Amino acid sequence: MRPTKRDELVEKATDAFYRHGFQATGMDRLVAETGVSKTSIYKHFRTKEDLIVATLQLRDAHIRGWLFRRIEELASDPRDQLVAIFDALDEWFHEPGFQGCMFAKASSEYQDAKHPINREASDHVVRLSDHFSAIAARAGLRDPDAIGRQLALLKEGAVALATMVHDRRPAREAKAIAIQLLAAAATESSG
Amino acid sequence: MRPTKRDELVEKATDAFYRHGFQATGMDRLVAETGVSKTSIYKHFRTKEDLIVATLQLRDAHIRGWLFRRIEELASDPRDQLVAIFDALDEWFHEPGFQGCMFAKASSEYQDAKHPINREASDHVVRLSDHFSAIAARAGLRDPDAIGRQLALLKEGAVALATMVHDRRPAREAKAIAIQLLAAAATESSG
DNA sequence: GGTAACATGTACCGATCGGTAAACCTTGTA
DNA sequence: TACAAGGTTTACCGATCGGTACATGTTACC
Repeated sequence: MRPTKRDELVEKATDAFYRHGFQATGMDRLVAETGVSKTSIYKHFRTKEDLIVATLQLRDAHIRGWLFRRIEELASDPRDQLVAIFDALDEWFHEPGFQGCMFAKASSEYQDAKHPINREASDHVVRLSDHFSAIAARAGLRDPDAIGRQLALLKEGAVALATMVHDRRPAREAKAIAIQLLAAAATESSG
Repeated sequence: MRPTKRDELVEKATDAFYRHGFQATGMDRLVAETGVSKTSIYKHFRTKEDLIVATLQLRDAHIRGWLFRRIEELASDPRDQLVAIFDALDEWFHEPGFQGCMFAKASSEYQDAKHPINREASDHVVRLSDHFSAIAARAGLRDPDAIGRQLALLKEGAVALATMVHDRRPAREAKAIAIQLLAAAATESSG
């Protein structure tokens, strides 16, 4: 009934993969870092790739849960919540272990569009984008679908730049762009 | 005097790394795809990582050369050239072998900021951003440094999204955002 | 106390990893 | 014709890769 070992494994594996990368983390290292024996790991997951998929699903739930909760804490008005995405992003960038977007890395390491790991990354971005679109619709903005995708683009760009250049500024710069974007979308909808 | 084997090796290796990834491309595969014997490869490069750095330097020169030439072909006015970045991006996305930004992938696979491969990725983005800033300054826009970084953010976001979701739309969406951004920067500078 | 479920450590598998040794072949040039 | 430069093939190195076999605890429940 209670989760224990398997969930503990996936949690710690998520950490290890995020810190060191997927291919760079061998099964022996995974055993060392999770404290779970290789035999047990392969009792829960048929292959390393299956385990990676599980870690991405966990990460997806965690990140989306955190982000969506956080922007609701930071603002009550839907339009302000869309701006708050980038305040939350800034907070994330300043967390000690920040190393970029795990899904972008997963997509980089497993490039084949048909690969389950690549799909997981794709799904994550779509879910983010859709959620932004839903908030944009609630805010009464024009073309909320496009707004959602553009905000996802800004988010992904900020993360990519911050990761590559090892600099936190992109969060604030993306926020500035987002404010202009939302202002324009509001003008069009009311004009 | 003439380039021959070594340059041919780096060119073909760039292709192989771009298509399959860095860690996923072993030296044996590299021998098969470049047609250069392993002995020769190691006569030119001490390690695989040295070879990767060389491929990134070649790719950096190629991509920047192509992009900067293309936006000058597409527009003469500096401000229009900044918009044309995203038309060029759209063209790139539609090329048959498009697989995303090689530097983002490199940064993903070699996360350590001190690693030469990671530095190469970082340098590439900075060079792009600086060039955009220079054009923005020529266009008489306010705070050209920030504009350059924001355009780089849009570019990186568009590429990341297009790669992850396997969809070319982000180029046009980034272009729409860029137009708004430049309009605002022009207004501020003339107002 | 028996037993089934689940965990463990150890030892191992063939394949592949990045990298090297050595002997041979093909050039251009003095 | 000699020779050095730069290329090649073949074979190999120890280490690590993802994954398995097997025998040994530990725990909960009837």
